[in-house]
Amino acid sequence: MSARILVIDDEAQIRKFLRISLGAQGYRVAEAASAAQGLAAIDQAPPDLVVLDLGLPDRDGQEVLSSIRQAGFTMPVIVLSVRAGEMDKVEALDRGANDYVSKPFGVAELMARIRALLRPRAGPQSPPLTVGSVVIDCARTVVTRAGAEVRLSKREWALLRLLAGQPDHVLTHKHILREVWGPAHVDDTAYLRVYVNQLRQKLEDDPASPRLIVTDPGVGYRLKSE
Amino acid sequence: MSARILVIDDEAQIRKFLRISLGAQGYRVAEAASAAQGLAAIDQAPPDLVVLDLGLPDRDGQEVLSSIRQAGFTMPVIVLSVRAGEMDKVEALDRGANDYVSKPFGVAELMARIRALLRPRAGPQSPPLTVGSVVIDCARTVVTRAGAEVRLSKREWALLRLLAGQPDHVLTHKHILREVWGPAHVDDTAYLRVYVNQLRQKLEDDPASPRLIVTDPGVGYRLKSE
DNA sequence: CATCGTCATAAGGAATCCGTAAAGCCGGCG
DNA sequence: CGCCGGCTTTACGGATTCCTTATGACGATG
Repeated sequence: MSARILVIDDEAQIRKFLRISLGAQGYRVAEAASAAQGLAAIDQAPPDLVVLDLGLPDRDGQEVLSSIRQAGFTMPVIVLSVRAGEMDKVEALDRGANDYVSKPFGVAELMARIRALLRPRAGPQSPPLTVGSVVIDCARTVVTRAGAEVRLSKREWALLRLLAGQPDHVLTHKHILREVWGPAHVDDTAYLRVYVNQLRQKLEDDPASPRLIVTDPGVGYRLKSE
Repeated sequence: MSARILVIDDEAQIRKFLRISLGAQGYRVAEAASAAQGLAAIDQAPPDLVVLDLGLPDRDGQEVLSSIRQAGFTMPVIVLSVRAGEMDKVEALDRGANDYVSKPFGVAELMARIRALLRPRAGPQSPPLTVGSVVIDCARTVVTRAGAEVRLSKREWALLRLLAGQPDHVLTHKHILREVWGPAHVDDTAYLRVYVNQLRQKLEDDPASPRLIVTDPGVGYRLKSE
């Protein structure tokens, strides 16, 4: 699934420009015209990367950055700004930004920096995740339990891979549904219940008291790494 | 333990400059004056981060970068270069560089970018708050007490997160109620008593004499950081 | 000592959420 | 055509959570 990128900028022109440029690269783009809108968007549907303009009308961009990090979000943030002063850069980076690009910027460079940040940090081949007796190998699309291979359907695999992508992190119902079933089914929690149950039947030692895939009532599910 | 940084640059002046600047920040610095030396140093003792100048005498810096990645190393690499052209930046970033800084550069900015890259991706700005034997990890939405995970309901978590957001700070009843239950319930202090009590039962060693969540009579509650 | 207000704690019912089984639907394949 | 596996959908019992109320402890005050 392609990465979701949120652009927070009050200038409609730049938003349009980025929407087109990013869209052409296959990214899914969300937009926000103000700090409030941006924070709300992140809360409601956390993107994989944020492009944040510092010159927002309703709130200081640096504060927005801090808010994002204090809320516990860890996705990469690229700061855009007309200000090229060193102090601004240092402040933003120390507040949790992952990169700082001064306007005017070259599209190609920005795209390259986004690719760099989206590039899996773990390395070329992500090591298989082992939890108890089950081994999840995302690179080879294989799951084994106690050495024996477990057959998973397409949907089951998509769900498990998503959960395994962020071990110990809670993934909300909406987030999972959007990523696995598409934006049209963010409210069909019935799917989730059924498929989580199927995975548990196949992977858990005691499906009735899950140790692998645990549920956060009213929030979502998460895959425990130990 | 402080991070180890390898500087690959043929200009002795710049190496000295970086050695002093980085050393002053507490990093351990290794140096290499050529591509061959640099690759050997990485092979022999992989550093936590590499600062790579592109203008090396014996080999093209871009090739060096590719060599590092092809050898399977995943540590962050910051590329330094006198060339500020967009194409150079894009090429370096796409070859696996994590950042690109043009010469001449500001020390403060470079240091900030190094900090940003060395910052653990998992918890950028929110080190889990530990109080006594309980650990509050806002980033992962997990609370542990004496190592064991504590199950919290949605409301319980919302309340605890709010309190943990400003440790040692008194939050008034109204403020808490507005944030957790919404503006319509700013006077339902009964909710608060019940849920504070539930948190205490789950987190305090002796719920009857709270050391974690203390009450300011007539004002509100506050979470002690120690 | 009586009174009042604030707080801690327990307990119950209502509403919500979750797990599970089962049935219908569809497309692929022999 | 008939079988089969996977996807969707429905249904219901049970578990969890939330809200609400009741009771008693404690301290301050007069």
